[in-house]
Amino acid sequence: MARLAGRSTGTAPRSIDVARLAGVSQKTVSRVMNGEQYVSDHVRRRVLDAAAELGYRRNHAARALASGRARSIGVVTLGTALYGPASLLMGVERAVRDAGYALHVVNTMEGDAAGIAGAVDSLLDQGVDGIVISEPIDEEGDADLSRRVDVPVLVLGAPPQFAASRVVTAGIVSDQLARAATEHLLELGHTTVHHLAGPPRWYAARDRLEGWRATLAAYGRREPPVIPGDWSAASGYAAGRRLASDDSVTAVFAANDDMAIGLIRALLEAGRRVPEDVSVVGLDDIPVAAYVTPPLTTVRQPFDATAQDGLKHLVHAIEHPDANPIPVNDPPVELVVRASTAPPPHRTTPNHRRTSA
Amino acid sequence: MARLAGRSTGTAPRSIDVARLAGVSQKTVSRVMNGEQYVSDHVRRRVLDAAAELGYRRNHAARALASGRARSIGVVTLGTALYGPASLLMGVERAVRDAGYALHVVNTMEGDAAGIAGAVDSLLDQGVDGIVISEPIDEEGDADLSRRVDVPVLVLGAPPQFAASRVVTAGIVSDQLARAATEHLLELGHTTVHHLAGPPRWYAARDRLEGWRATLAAYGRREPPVIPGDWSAASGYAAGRRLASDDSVTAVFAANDDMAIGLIRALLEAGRRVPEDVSVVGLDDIPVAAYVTPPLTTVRQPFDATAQDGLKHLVHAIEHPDANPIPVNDPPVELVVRASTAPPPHRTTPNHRRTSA
DNA sequence: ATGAAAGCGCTAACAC
DNA sequence: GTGTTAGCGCTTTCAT
Repeated sequence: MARLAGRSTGTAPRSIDVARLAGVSQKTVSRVMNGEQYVSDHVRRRVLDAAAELGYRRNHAARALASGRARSIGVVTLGTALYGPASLLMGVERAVRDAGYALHVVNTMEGDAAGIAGAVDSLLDQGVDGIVISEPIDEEGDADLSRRVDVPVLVLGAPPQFAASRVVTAGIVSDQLARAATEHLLELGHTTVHHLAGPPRWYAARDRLEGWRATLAAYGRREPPVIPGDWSAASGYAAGRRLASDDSVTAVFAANDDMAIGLIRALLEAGRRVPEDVSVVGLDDIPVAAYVTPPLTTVRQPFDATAQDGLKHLVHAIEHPDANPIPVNDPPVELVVRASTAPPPHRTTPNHRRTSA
Repeated sequence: MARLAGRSTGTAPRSIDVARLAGVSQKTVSRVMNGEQYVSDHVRRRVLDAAAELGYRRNHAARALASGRARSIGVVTLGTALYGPASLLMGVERAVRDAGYALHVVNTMEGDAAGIAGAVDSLLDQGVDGIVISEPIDEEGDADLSRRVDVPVLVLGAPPQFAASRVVTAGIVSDQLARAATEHLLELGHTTVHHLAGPPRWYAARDRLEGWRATLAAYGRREPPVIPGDWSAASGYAAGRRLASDDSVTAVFAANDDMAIGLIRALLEAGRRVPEDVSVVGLDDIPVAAYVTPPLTTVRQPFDATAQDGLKHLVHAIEHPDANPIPVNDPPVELVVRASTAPPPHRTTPNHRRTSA
């Protein structure tokens, strides 16, 4: 409504005002503002000076309308401050800006009726040129996503089968993450590894579960029952209380650090030592992971690299609608070994520190 | 570029296409899409059906251009996944959407040359109707912010003196947060409270420092030297190592939970018990706070309420440019008492558990 | 309660 | 290199 005055009136300067002041045509101003060639340095300077003097700022809406491109990308995130999603969002923002686009953000709350489809819809209403879906969860309506979306979509954190028509890429490394964690525990000498999983509706949780399962299979180990969790430390704690009485549990891979911390707390309260009796590895490397007791062994995810790489592909798909998608390469995963993991207790005479459950 | 076909062509349906199909004028379609009155239910239905059949979706750019309002709000955040800023962002997103606006996000990295001013500028280029600055830090160029910004600005986390011309509100409660923490410790019987502060460039850090200082003064207690930190658990740990040898330290208020956890870790490693020897209170109530050892006493900030309330004011300022700002009321602060705080050790015979530093 | 005409401020062709 | 002419798809008046 109220805009900065070109001079003293209540209305914003337009390119034609700049043109008049610089003594050129409006189109020339447009050329200069867009950094096009075929403008003499001399004219360019005059235009820039005039623009600065007037406090000119080009009108985004008019640009978008005339060009048919909004130069913006929308991202759908979960409405949580969870470390993983939040970190990914920050990475996406940076990558989007580096690519010269603006970023629109829409949250989906878990249990939101509209869900991801609704979020995508509102982004489409805003006229974004591309969409990033970060850490998606299962929703009704996923299937018809591809039918309704006419812009490229980047899905971060979903397995390839989510991909549809213009859904171009999915750059995530969750199965590697789980493998790194599980292998670490196995190499330490544990006969098997329990898994404290995330909510099954999350692709990230399922990926981790599958990675754990595959690793166990590759080592020829028996697969213990999956322990359900919901990412929260509270769910890790609840799991820990149940597990504490089971002496056969010597190693647990928790699908994120919060659950790992809750788990450890319950174990400790029950008199089980970590890592002497039970080893625990988390996933994320949240800021406090190195400072809890005991410092947490965990797997770090390259959020920035994932976001950047994925966005490169999305922008490519936006700007070259007919080109084939370029392959995505998984960024490296990093195992951070700290003090919550160790070899299993008395390997030769298992199971008699206390009467087994 | 490529848009969903109205039918089978490569171009999106426009309101006039809907109008033709419904047998009404284009203006009537506009009325229906905007939920205006003075449209008979009968016509409304026909238009809605036609729009649905065509897959019509109104063009945001054209709307913004014609109306002069983009119906979007921009938010400037720090490029971190820190719990506080991330939570605030989520709250802002929800509030923005509830108000019927779209959300543009721009990060400022700490040490970013352009800084907040640059971020605000890019938001202005995008034509936002209002701006939210979340958890600002000191920057060069703050002063001229008001001179350059022609839309209302909501500053979350800054003291009133940041306010300038169209900077309408600042809804934050940091000094209350600090008071709640400090008072709790004092009421427990500690003669004074040390403060592990955040980086002084952050308004939030300074607010907490001032709140702590004021509370100490109100109780007539001596103010120990401020312990510098940078929000990170690592800085808390470093502080803890230095403090561990000083028996006069019996209570510490850390400006956030991460630092509190690092601090506790260092204290524990040095053989100081928490809370028996030293009480620690954090701030934020991060998800793992209840599950670290010992469970952390902390102060919870009402991010959602703060964001909602602030946004209400911002939207008001956007939609009623000439109205006076309505006063902001601070949302309630919540002290969460857990196991990291207790009365000081042997109150009657102070300072001889170990030789003082 | 509905319609016609006139832009919003820019980019896109195409001239010169 | 630079200018001219048309729109982009809506919202606004203002009629009716």
